[in-house]
Amino acid sequence: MSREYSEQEVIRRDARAQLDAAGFPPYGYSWDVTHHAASIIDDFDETLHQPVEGVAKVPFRVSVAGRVMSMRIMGKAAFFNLQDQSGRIQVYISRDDLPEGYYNTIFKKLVDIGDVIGIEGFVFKTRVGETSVHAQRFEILAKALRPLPIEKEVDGKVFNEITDKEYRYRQRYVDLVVHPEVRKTFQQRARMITTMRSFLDERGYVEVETPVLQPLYGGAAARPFTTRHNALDMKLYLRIADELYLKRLIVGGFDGVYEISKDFRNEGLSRFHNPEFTMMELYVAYKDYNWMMDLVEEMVETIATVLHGSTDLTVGDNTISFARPWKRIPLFEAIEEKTGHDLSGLSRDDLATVAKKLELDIDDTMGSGKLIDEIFGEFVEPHMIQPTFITDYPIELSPLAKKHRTKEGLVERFEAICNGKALCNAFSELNDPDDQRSRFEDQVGLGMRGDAEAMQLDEDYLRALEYGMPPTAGLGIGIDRLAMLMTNSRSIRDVILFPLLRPEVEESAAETE
RNA sequence: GAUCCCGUAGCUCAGCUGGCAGAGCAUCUGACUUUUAAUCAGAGGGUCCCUGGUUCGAGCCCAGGCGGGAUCACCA
Repeated sequence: MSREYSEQEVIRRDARAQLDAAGFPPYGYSWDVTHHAASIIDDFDETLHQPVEGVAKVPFRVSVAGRVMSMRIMGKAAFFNLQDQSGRIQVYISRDDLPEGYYNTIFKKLVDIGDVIGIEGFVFKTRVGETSVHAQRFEILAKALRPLPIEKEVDGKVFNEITDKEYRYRQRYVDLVVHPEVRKTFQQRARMITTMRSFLDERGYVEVETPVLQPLYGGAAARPFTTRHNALDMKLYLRIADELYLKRLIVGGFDGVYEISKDFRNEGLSRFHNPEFTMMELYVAYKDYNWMMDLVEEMVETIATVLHGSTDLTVGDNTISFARPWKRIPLFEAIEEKTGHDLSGLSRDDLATVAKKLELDIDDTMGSGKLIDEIFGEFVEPHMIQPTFITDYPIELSPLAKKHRTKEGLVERFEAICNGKALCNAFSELNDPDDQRSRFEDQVGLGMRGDAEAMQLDEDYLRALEYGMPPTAGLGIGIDRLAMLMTNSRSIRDVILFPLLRPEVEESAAETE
């Protein structure tokens, strides 16, 4: 289906045709890049490289490639800015340094802002002192047929900046070209994951891959996506967590395994939720949740230091210190601190009374675990800015966690809360298969009563536990949430390159509806 | 899902009480060999999100719809 081109697109398509006609390829095959913008600026030494009357003591010859970001044509010479992955460098190009016709008929007429070009020349400093490349040869590597919304910055004021969030998320390629800080966010995200991976590898934990397509889903309270395998004529779920497969590997004799992968939960979208998100899960044999708290602290502190050279980060309006040790406080104590109510040992009805007193919206279907969770989520979690371990959760909320060794009705579980949001979830793993079976049965009961997020009973997982799983500490950490903290991003969509959006409506399709 | 806000040129936005559709950047033509928001002179560019209504007349008022954003609520 053909589309009507805008005026600027018509002009650019015509320019491409003229390049073809002139035997000047609009799409090159390769370009030998010797330097990047940032390194040229760093390495330029005026005493050696600056030409005097056209001759430098040591010529600084470079070959660069990138996108044309601005253009200042002044008759027989021109300046433009070239952007590559490292930054921007100014290029000077003049008629007399190029073969006959290249400047006037090719460069001046047929090269546009947005084109990807290769430049070969030598480095010099202009009268006003800007390090620049004096071009002696150029090729067009990719002609841009659409105009780029490139912004201009003057005295800190920005013109033409793309502010339409939808545009930025849908056409992330454009967002990345025009917003260098977006590229930086994703470079930092990559570095964060690399740091985490080496942190875990150094300790001897093995990175593994477990199924995304699962006949049964489990390991978290969430609604799954469903799909179908044709040849086996079999209903499959996209995983909501890696947990149950990873613990099977602990049974199998791995002492430490981890996986960094996408999980999928069929839930609403928000500033903190994307239906597919990245999770790191780690399981270490012979350890418990106290040990795991030490590891989380050390890992996150390491990441902050590697990324920012400091354990203290600015996140929104707050300065957050990831320096060890983090505060550790049992769930009930944290609630009592904020609300004045000690919930320990309260019956379901007493909890409901407290919740009503605190003016929470509750209903009769909520069990005691859910009520405690509501009170915590409303009065405690949003106010915890500095990283804090909340420990010892009610057993109803944690069907895969081991009973607390001393506290009745609780499990050995913790969450790290930071900037008002849970960052990770961890526990001493339940390894008694009979206890696990009865917890699964409770979940199935919840599911029959209409809880769409209840877990399924996984017989094969129970079979694995029956062979004996060593005591194990388990951890799940939301990579996107951590990336938001580490890059000071307000929305999860700012740390996911291509967040899920409603399908784009075609202009023509919209008309026929 | 609920509430609030938004939709005008390629981009950012203005458009009064309802009275000829505007600016900057970008684009095009011309001048200009160290500019940097280059400068100077000129030009073109619009389904004002869609549908309907009120009106002599709608970008503006009304109704419905579509799309987006922000806030709120649950799992990370």
